[in-house]
Amino acid sequence: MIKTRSKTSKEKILETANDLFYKQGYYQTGINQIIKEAGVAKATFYSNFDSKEDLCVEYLRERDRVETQVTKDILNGINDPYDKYVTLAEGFVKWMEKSNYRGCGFNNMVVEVTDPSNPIRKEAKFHNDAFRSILTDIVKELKDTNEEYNHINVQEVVDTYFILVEGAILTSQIYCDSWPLKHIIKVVKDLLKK
Amino acid sequence: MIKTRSKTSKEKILETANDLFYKQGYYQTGINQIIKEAGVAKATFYSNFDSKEDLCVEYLRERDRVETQVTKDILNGINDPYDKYVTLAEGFVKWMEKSNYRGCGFNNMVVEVTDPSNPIRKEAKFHNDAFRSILTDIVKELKDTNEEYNHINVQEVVDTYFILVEGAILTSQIYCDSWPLKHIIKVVKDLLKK
DNA sequence: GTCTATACATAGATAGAC
DNA sequence: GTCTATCTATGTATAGAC
Repeated sequence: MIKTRSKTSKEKILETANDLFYKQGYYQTGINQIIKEAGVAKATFYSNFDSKEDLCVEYLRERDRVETQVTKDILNGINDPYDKYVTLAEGFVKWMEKSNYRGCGFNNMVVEVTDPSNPIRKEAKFHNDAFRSILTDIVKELKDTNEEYNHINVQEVVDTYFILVEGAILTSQIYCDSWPLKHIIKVVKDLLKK
Repeated sequence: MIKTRSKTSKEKILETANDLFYKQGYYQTGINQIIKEAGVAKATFYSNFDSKEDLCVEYLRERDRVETQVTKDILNGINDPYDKYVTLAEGFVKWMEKSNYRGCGFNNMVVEVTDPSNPIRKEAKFHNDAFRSILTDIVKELKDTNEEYNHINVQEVVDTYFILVEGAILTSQIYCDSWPLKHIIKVVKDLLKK
């Protein structure tokens, strides 16, 4: 058994923020609750982060790293591009059920933080761009490696697929039900038909 | 010229709430700001509303009445079901541009208010159900009055259309751009093809 | 580096005068 | 009904001891 070093204060704060910001939202989560649940003093928090906003940006960066990496790892384990294309859409069902339909942690920030120039909003854009990039690679590969899909317009399929995912996650959040996520699996498949 | 009575305190509060809750969000808007901008005293606020949450519920009900009525009025001025179907989708472009890409006032509340049993969340569901109902009527009419559309599955078209609209509004909010709203106009048209 | 104590603003809500 | 004044809790952030 490997002896792991104990967590630093910064790590504890980031883990707590990851939990609370996602579950409760940004404005509903105060520094006081974060330090209490992280088990650190307030001054320790401010020695590691400039402000609450700064913590949120770091939280989102870490969340993006994890989510993007997990997604890539899953896709790298699949050979067939069509399988990748479908598996990506299927993944959202379990994820949203598991998270109690709290939706996308990045898009939730977009809604809460109304100023588009806020650094938090830039992180949300960055994450969405990363997802679009992964999706674009899949659709390109699908088109390039299979005659059957040679007719598709990559940009159009990506845009529609992306909007469907965003809409299905949000709709599942509204109704606390996974039917929208299940529904779009069929719809994205149809996007590839002539 | 008709002599209109001056606005009541309640009306002034509701108008201010309508502006601020939508622009700034629920938790970022305090009672103090609302009463200041409405030009009423705090006690006057609490004589008209039980709480901030109560105000929000009334604000959403009024917003639903207006939005739903405006939508119905526009659609009632159109005869052809296909025109209704397309016009409904087209309407979101100007609306979101006009609102500086602040998205849907109801879905924003869903994101902010994390407790699904909160009365605010019920209003958001109600509004979305109203939109789905309008949409369902259009698609049914389209199918029933035109041989060309006899093949469509009403429920499937409605679900997909709905998710596309939700996704496009949210995506326009993320990127502060109307491309998603313009994009789905073509996509919803394609939903009707065999 | 980590702590306690505190500063200062603002939140939602109420009391009591007029 | 409408007002001012105030209550209590909580928000973010900082000072200064250890």
